[in-house]
Amino acid sequence: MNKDKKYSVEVRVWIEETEGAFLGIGKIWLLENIRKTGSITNAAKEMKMAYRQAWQLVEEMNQRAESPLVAKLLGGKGGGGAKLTEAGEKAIAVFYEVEKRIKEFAQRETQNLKF
Amino acid sequence: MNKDKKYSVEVRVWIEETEGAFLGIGKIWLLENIRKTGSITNAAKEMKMAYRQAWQLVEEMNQRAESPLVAKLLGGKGGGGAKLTEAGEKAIAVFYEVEKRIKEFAQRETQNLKF
DNA sequence: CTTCAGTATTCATTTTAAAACATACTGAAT
DNA sequence: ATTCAGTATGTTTTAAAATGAATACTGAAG
Repeated sequence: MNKDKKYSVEVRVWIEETEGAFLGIGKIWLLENIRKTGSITNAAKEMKMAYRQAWQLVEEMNQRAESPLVAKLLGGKGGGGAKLTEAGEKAIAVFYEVEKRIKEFAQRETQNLKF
Repeated sequence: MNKDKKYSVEVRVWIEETEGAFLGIGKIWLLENIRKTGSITNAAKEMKMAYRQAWQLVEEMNQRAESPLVAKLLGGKGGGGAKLTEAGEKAIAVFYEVEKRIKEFAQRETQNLKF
């Protein structure tokens, strides 16, 4: 009698700060790519994202975190670069932990949805 | 020593179906406004949304639910209208229940975030 | 058999966000 | 003092999405 379609709950998690959205999965991916490549430029390329956009995201994160998540090196050998700070590393870990807990709960609590 | 900014976790919940996103808070608001006004036209006005957009959302919901969430009356007294089906009423209730449980969990599990 | 308000559908326009482009700045190394 | 690759920033293009305008369709009621 039922069409028996499958429905599932999806959840998007992000961190909010007084001025609005502060840290979601997109910025986390950017942080991870900065860690991997050592620069905003290469992280952006990796993600097929415009450098300008990536740079702005980093700027925003750094200003709104209590302490910067990304340390930028200006000029010098190789033109400079960027690396994660201790706070940046921690942010990635905390975000994934929070996200994991919430998503697991969401799956566990919502079986057999019907619409 | 800390700047003591306040951070909170935000969660967005939606229902996914085989072909992608099926039902989120936006469509739920639309359903509620259809219930309130008795037509897609007036629901759209209420939400300052284009009729075209509202109509498409209803169409999508109806096709992808196992049974339609909105019953449309074509022509006749007053030109017709739209009202929620039993399934539509149920969808609103189920969605809010699921959303509430997940959001409460998210708040409960994430105190004292630092970035 | 005309009226009427809402549904159904197409097409042109506007708005918006993202990407692309361009250009200057930085500082270690040579 | 020139090179070099990445950071920093403004301006222009492009593309996507939402809106608005226009038109036909529907059927109960008078």
